[in-house]
Amino acid sequence: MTPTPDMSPDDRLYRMRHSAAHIMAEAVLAMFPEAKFAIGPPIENGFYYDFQLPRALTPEDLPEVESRMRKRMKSNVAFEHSEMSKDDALRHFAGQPFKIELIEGIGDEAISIYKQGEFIDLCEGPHVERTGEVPPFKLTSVAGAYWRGDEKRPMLQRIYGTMFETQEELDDYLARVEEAARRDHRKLGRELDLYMSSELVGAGLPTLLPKGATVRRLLEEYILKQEREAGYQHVYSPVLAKVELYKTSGHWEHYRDSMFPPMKLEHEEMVLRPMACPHHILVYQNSLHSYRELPIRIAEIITQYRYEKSGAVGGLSRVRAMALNDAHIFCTADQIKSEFAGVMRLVERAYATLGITDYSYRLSLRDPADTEKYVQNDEMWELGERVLREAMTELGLPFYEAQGEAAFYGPKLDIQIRDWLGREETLSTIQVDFHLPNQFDLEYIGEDGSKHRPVMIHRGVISTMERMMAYLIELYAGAFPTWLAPVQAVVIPIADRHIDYAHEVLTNLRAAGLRAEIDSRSERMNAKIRDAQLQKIPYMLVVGDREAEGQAVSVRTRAGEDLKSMPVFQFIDRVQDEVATSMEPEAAGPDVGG
RNA sequence: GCCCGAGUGGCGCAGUGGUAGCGCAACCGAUUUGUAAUCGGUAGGCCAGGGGUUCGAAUCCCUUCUCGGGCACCA
Repeated sequence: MTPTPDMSPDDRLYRMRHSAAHIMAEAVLAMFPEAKFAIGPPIENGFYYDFQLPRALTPEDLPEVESRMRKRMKSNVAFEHSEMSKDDALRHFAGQPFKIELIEGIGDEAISIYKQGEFIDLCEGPHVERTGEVPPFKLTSVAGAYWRGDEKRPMLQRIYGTMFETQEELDDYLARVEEAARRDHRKLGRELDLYMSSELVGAGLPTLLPKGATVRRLLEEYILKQEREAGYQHVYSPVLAKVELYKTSGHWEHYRDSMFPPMKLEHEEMVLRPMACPHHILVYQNSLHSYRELPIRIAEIITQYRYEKSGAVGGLSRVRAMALNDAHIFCTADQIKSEFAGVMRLVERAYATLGITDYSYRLSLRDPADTEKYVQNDEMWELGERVLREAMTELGLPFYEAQGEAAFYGPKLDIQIRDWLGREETLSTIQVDFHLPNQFDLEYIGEDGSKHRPVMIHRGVISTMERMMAYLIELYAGAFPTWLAPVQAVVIPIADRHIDYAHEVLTNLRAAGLRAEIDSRSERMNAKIRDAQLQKIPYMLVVGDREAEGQAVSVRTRAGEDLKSMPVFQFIDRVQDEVATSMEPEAAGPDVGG
């Protein structure tokens, strides 16, 4: 959660949420006189406050905090703003080490404080006039959070609350939270038999079941075709390599902690690859290249292994074994922008096909102060950032910048999506890299007959198959569009005497390439329809005496629509048309040229 | 990794010191049905794993693993 960038302190809602945080602090102080206070800002959808308390808070504590807050609001006391000198402030907040640290971080100017009733807090404000002006709210959770966001500093206890101007908005938000839970890919993954996990395999290592595997294969087939058309060449490289490979690339130095530890063999050490860039570099180096061959685009669905921290893994969106739709473009400096545009076209088209419409572009830059995380070469960084900025500007695409989000070897353009609760995640990424070509002494023979260094573009369009699947499951609430649905149609014989005909239909559907199943259980048709609905199968084909007679099927969609009876071949045509149409969508989103 | 919470048949849950239960799913049988749940029966659990306290532990304590919410991390 980040402080709301889209809300300024002038906003009434900002002031109300901020005021609620103060009232919460006052309530917590009443419950724990020894409480130490950190900070309590307004955030998207609500507010929080961080405390250090003599005991751990549990969810059972929230009702009491909440009722004390309501009491304070009822008393409707004023928020009074005043200032005190730094010395007075240090004296007043003695015993509040976090406040003291904050005060010491402020210059020598007067310290701004706010007072409601007897409770005084260090604060720049602004607040609402009186505690009674604070609208409907609800405390949602207790959590741990590091002081100043630094894992080396103490962990504090945080209480989150949500607040909106009206009860209706609050209810809407809470309904949205519930909807998010219904769409949760972990829940749907189980209900729709998409994937499983096992304690015996381990955390972050899901197994795709047949239906999930079908979705993944369809995504792979789709993107591989798009890449072939865009001039990519596909390779297969191994998941294991000697540690030396990653020492050469620099990954060992910068990302060893995120790699599974090496396997010691007799005379060497092998590691599971955390990414495939070095392998693709070796492919490039396998032969000598002329400038005439560039750009060379090496692509692969690579399985890679990252030792994600135990607290980070979950479902399909953050895993330790992942299949990345990866590619590395080796090109001349002059070709960077046109290659960048080509990748953007690929991304825009893929998103249109996948139905992803809510995304934004983030230019991810290094944090120049962090000399550990990023390779040191100012010139290289500036060049990379300039190229990306210019490329985006020339394409006319809006973007925002984020410091400290770059790859260790270069800046990147990330495509950010939001989940149902507005939490941001990176799907696609395009990275300009001047570093790895140096590490491996990459070269091509230029027009002048001498050696030149190519530039690398790293890019992922579908992202990892796992993360994309997690996102799509939630986007569609499990009801995949027909082209992606693991089962596109289920044939439902009404009585046992229709089973033979149902099999005949099934055979025809499968021969036409449709993914179809039959439900020949001794259940009533109603029950079979219900189960197909719950499995979110796009089409239900009811067959009884009437259909068997006329080589037909009665088509029901999962939307509940009755398409009436039609010949089997007509249904097949219909589905094939639908699939073809969704695979070639009208270009959506910004026009990126070409 | 850190803080908090949680792990009970495939799934959803009840059981808080005294013989492990319910619903759905599964399986078997009956039923043969026209657009969101037919009826009956059967089977299935070392209560996540290990250790401890106790006459006795699903229940209390320790520990490991896994899951959830946050934080930190995310090439």
